[in-house]
Amino acid sequence: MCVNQSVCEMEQQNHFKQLLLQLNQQRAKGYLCDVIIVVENALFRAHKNVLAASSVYFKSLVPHDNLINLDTEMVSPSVFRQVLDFIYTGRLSSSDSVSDHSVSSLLTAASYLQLTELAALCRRKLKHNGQTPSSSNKLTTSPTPNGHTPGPLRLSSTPLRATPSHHNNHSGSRKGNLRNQRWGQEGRLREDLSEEEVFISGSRCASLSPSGGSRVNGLALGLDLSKRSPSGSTATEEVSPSSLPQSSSPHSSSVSPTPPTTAEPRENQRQLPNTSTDLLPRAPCKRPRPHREATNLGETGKALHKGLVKKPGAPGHEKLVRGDRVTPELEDGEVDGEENGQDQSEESGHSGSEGGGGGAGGKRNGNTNYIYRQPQPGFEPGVGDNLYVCIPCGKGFPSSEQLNAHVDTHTQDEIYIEEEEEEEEEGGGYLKDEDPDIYASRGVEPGADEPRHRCTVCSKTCKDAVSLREHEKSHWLNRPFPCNICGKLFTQRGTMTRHMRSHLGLKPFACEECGMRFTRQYRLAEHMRVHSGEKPYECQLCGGKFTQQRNLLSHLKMHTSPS
DNA sequence: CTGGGGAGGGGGCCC
DNA sequence: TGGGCCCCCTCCCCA
Repeated sequence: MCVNQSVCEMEQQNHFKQLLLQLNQQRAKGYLCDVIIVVENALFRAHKNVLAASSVYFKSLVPHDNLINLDTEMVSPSVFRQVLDFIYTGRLSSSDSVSDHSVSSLLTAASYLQLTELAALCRRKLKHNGQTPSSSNKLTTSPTPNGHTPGPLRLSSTPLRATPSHHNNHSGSRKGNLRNQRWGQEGRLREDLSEEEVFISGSRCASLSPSGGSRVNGLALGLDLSKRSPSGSTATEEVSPSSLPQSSSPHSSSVSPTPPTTAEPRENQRQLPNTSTDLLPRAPCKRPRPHREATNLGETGKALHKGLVKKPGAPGHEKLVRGDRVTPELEDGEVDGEENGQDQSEESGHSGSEGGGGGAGGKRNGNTNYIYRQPQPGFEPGVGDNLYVCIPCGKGFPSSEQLNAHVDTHTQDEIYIEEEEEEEEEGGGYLKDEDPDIYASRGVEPGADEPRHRCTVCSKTCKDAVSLREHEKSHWLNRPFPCNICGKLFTQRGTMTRHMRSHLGLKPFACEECGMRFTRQYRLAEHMRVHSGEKPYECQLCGGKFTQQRNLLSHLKMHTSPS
């Protein structure tokens, strides 16, 4: 046994410290993170075990949920970041920077999350500062950490189903060297998905009390983005609809509310408190900044975007491509240093992400959030080729980088719908805006004495802005379904919904052979030919056989090309 | 280095 | 509303 008791204790303490340090590092990298906490527009990745060990609230939720939505009136992203830091380090960030107000916010959050230790710490801090915790920690009346006084708690509307971030262990049972390499990369990417915090859709404020089981699925989008894997390869779990928040309002004009469908057991079915447009005008909800990283919820996501890390500040064309990975925006200086130096640095020559797209690259301080605004009657979206629409103001841009450049011009404070509507009513709408991007996107030259009101889609020149808007509506009508996350417009709702799944990293269709997951069943069927060796597509010219028709077509082009 | 093949992923469109 | 298919882009591997 131990001769020197003090040494033994010391070693133990180091062990704990090292363990926590490792966990925190893993959290920073997203490694083995198995739960995502949604706070307003930010996502935080974490480990269920750690959360459960720290919070009674989380303990009650994490066994059932891979996605947990927190009441934005109780905790803001920045506060939750501190909370998470505390959970993983046992320390609060520099006390010098912790104002009474932020301590109060922390206390509110700690109480909400039933983090007794943190709450006690905050109380001591407040007491030390001469404040009475009770006066600053009235959950029902205290301002939200972002400074807004919350209105009455509102339950979100229709619960949603979503494919959970089921665990998708791709590391095993790989067949074939080539596939192994590929999946190996993918596995690495998944690890890299790290960054514990990503912005998601226009998640309006879903206000749920802990007792209400703030469950979220893939995100207050008013969409059922889930699919059921025909393979049923993941654990099936049923959530009682009675435990779910009740619908309170209709949702998006472009997205039909999804009724709570629970008759069918779904894999890790989760219910998401939907949000409602009726909250928009009052609630200080923000639209998430369109980011070039698609959110990847759970392990499913192969990376969708990567522009942020790759080219800070340098926009690139956004296109979701294989190999891209989620690089969530960090908030308030969220340190992702852990990922630096890892091999997670993606090839840099790659051009970016897709509509998810856009934001100014690089790490952000994450405050560039906006009220999410559902397209509504009178909503003036981007048109034609301007597929990237700024949701708050409705301006359309041909590329996500332009959109994000524009988004950056928005004030970082919340933009209230009313204010915006007032602006529009005051005339000119966005054309009156001084944002140069608007001129660029609208074909109006800001410096010109007599701006030309030219449609960016068909180049038609209109006599004035009003005419241009009317004209552009004709284009808009062709793409009435905007993505709530990136603003990209779609011709069909189904296409948009499918697109959303890519943002959320929802890949419900799993290959029973290798565990690879797909966003579409068709892809899975196509993929299965890899395992079966079936090559149904044969070149009539050379007899070459292909597993995919597209590759046959590509092959045929080779035959027919002049060279 | 280059071209071809394999394959993942996204959007459009039809049913 | 979702499935299926087509087309496209892209990446990766390999010869």
